[in-house]
Amino acid sequence: MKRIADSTVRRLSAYLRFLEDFEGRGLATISSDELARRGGTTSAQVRKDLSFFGSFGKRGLGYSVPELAGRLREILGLGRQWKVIIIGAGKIGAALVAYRGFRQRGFRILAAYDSNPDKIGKPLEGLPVRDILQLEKDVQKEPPDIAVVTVPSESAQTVVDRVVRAGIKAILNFAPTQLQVPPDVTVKTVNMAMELEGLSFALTNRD
Amino acid sequence: MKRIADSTVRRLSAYLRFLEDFEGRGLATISSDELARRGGTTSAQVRKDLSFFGSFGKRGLGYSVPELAGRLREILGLGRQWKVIIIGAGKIGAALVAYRGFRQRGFRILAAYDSNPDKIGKPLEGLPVRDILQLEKDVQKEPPDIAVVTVPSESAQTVVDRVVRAGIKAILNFAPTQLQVPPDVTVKTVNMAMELEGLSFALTNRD
DNA sequence: TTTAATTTGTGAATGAATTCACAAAGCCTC
DNA sequence: GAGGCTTTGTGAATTCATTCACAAATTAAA
Repeated sequence: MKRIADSTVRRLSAYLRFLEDFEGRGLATISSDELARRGGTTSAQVRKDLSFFGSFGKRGLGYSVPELAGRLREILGLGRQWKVIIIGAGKIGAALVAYRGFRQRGFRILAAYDSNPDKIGKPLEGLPVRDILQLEKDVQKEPPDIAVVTVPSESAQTVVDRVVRAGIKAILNFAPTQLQVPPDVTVKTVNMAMELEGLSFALTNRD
Repeated sequence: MKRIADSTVRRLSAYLRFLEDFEGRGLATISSDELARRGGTTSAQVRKDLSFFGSFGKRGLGYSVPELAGRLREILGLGRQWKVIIIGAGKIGAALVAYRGFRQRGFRILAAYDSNPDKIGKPLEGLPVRDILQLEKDVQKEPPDIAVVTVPSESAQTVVDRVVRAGIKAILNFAPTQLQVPPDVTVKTVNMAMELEGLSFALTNRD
């Protein structure tokens, strides 16, 4: 399959969100133009994005809301459940465990891990917190698909090396660090410092 | 000034992070090649990125670490202090308040706001939590530069309208929603659902 | 002082993503 | 069922971003 750009996948994700909204309101069809207006893009962009995967619309009419939503879920791999572990039982970890969006979209959090003896054993928002030393054994018993890394920058690379060695192929990283991983492992980084500096730049360099 | 791409600004932010690391280790100069290796990019990219703002290097030698760090701070607008408010005193808000990176980079959090009477008045990680109804008056007294929005999706647009009306020009949004704002307001969105779906897509569509 | 070795800064070339523009296809009304 | 109105799907054109490639500067060594 032709390589799909990251930006395209992000937009598909946004389209799905709007479609779910429309689904909830019982609307039957939607045009690329309407979808574009909601997503801050153009109708041509919407149609091009979808065209990489097939043609799902009806000319003159638009797209069936439930059908397109279903197709997007399929494309994005949301038809199944993904198993997630969280490494780092701090404040960010706690916020993530409490975040409803995870479960809603089929991401099931199995456990949190930490190296701090004060944290191990004390549930985080109801989720068991285990010793990071236990990781490999647990992974063998019930392999997670995704590891969310919420440890401080200094330990991020070490933790990631360990996660990769255990065979996990997808990482969501909250440490403001560039991580080194083998090419078959996918990393997405959420970098708050970078977003803030982006705002700082925008505020500083306005016309 | 020529428009600078978002991707460029994000890389500048990354370069600054590496430079600070080098600064801490007392290194005097660095080449574009070294900077590129750290940032997972190419030396030509590094030089092109910097060239939008001037020429800071010495041929044959590289860049002075402290000088380039200073220039980047200047470019990114980090020479000053930015005032930040947080709207939504939930788990994400709490994680942000506790996050050291904010203060380290000159972002001072003034207060948090919420509409829930159970939360108003009870400090969040030491930060005062005020009634959202008080927002306009507070903004007049001490105008914040940036509003961080951590309320649920349903209320995000309403809250943002209010923030915009109060005159704030930069928003960091944690709600998984596309926000409508006037063109002079900059929004950066951190969308965890989108990142997770990106990972789901990557796991689903591998060779 | 010359020569060899680095490394920047930047036009030119390439590659990637977005937008244009229009034929093809479906609906609706008369 | 003809004509008008919509809206898709998609090559072609365009715009934007990255990479190439090399002259110009600088250092270090001989």
